Amino acid sequence: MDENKDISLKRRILDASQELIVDGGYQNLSLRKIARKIGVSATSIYLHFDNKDHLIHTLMEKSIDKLNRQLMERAREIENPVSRLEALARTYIEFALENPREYQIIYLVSSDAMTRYPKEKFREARRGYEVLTRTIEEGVQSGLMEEDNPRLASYSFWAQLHGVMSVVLSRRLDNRIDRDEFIEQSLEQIVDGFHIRTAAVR
Amino acid sequence: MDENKDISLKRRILDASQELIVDGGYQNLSLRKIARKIGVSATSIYLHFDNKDHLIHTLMEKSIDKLNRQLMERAREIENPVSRLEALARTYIEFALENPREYQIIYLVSSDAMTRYPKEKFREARRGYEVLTRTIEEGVQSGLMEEDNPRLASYSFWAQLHGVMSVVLSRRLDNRIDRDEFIEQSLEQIVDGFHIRTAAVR
DNA sequence: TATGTGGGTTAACAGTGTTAACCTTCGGTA
DNA sequence: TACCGAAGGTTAACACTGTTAACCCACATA
Repeated sequence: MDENKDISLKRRILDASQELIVDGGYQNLSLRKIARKIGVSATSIYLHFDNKDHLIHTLMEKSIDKLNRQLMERAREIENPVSRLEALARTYIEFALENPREYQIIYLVSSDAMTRYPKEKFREARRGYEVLTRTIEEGVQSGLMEEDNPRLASYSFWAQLHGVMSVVLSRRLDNRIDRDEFIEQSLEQIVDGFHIRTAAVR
Repeated sequence: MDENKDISLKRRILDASQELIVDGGYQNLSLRKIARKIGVSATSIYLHFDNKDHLIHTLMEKSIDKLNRQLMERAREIENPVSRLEALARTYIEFALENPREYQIIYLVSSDAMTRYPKEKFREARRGYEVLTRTIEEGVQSGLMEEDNPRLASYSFWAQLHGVMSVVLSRRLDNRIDRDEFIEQSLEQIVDGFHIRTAAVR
């Protein structure tokens, strides 16, 4: 009883928001639409979230968690740091392609909205970076890579990857260019930018 | 006479919008604010633009033009394709740092808004890419670079660069990382991803 | 003199985020 | 048993948004 109603409104709000975004995009999200979808008044959302920003941030967090989980899972499967690096990149790419709207939430939300994103929450978000950083560190230790600032390198790696996927998802690509080829070539280029010692790994 | 008034409302609308965006961001732009700023009714904007999207697109175009002009100018100054490639990247970076809000307009506008951006307008926007593509083509011809699809390579190059700058501008960077160092390292990495033959150019 | 047209206006509509005030149902204590 | 307070919700309202319809006025042309 308590259960059925306490699929706590909060959860229902989040689920409804997620759905609205998945098939309508960030633009299409309004408090009243969310409320209507779950049969409740718009103002009740304020019982669980300070404001719309707060709701969005929670949504971001959820999507980031999802991505991070996939990354961590994949990372665990692969021993060799070099191949793990590439596998992580591919996981990232797949996530973006399979959940474009969620990816958009994580990244393409306008930077003005981002400024308001509370700093402490970034810590959680960073766990994905840490998987990558650790991979690079291992790569350096085992003499397979050559980077003197793994953390910086991993941020740079993500950023480049993000640029590629953001161009793909926002359909800015020249139509004479094949999407998959573009992704593949970019990935190769990004990986090549890394200072990997043994050429014959893969 | 005709002149003074025909600092055509259209121009005045664009200028006002630009200003509002420069010191307030995309979020802060509303038709009524624009109208108020130039002492005219909100609806008169519709005499010169189909709708807000159209206005935004025109703004995008202007900023893209500005960036492209800077790129083309810089390109003309440098002979060696390899150093020209790097110079173009630096010009791009400088533009983003010096005009963050304009850069945002060009790139960070939500991809939903982008979908509505008319395809034909992309042609103009591509001129920047073409400068880069030509540079790479020359690099290949003169045997300094090794790329079998210069156009694809140039899109990839831009995308990676964009990722880096978008991370910087949206303040997603870990605060243990120095911004300039990040940019520098990323640039180096991106350039290294290119198949440049002579190591001792620079 | 009439006419229509370019450049502008006001009023209104439907939708937005957000706040204030109110209501209802329930558990715990006097 | 009576009362109180709080949790969880509601309705009404405010100020704002993009957009449309209807109107208005000055001017050039037939």
